[in-house]
Amino acid sequence: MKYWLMKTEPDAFSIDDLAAVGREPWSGVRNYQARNFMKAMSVGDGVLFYHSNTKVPGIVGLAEVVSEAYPDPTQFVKTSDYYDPKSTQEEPRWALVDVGFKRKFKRIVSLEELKANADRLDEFALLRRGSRLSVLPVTAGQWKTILSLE
DNA sequence: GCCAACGTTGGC
DNA sequence: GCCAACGTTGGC
Repeated sequence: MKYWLMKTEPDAFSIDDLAAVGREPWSGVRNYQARNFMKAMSVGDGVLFYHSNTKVPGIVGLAEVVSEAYPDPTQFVKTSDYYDPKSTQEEPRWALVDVGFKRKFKRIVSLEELKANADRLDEFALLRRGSRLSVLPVTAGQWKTILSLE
């Protein structure tokens, strides 16, 4: 079992939205590194659910990977914000996985708090300077440490 | 293949 | 709303 962190802007799609729908295709990722991480995911992998671009950014709950990677259908939709004219059905460029709700944290584990515990989270990709990746790997040790902060 | 221009991300 | 950091685009 592997672990990941996935970012979302709560104004667009929050942990409460995920709780409401139960499961969601993680469409719209248009970064090759993030896409490659999703392709490396397996059903059952753990996901730290992160709220970005909000008053208190941080990890707000747990989700899980509930599908293998498959082509992101929005890349073919001309009217979609995520349409990619260079992508074809035969050779899709973008992939996604379905993400399932696990649980919402009783309280947010804020970015500030994560930074304060950086020494226990060595080389955490989220804390790397200028990190903008929306999907990134988490080690078993980092996962454990973060759960202990909840 | 270089790199300037531009667009996006995301904390603050 | 600002802006640093970074990715992508496209002219050459």
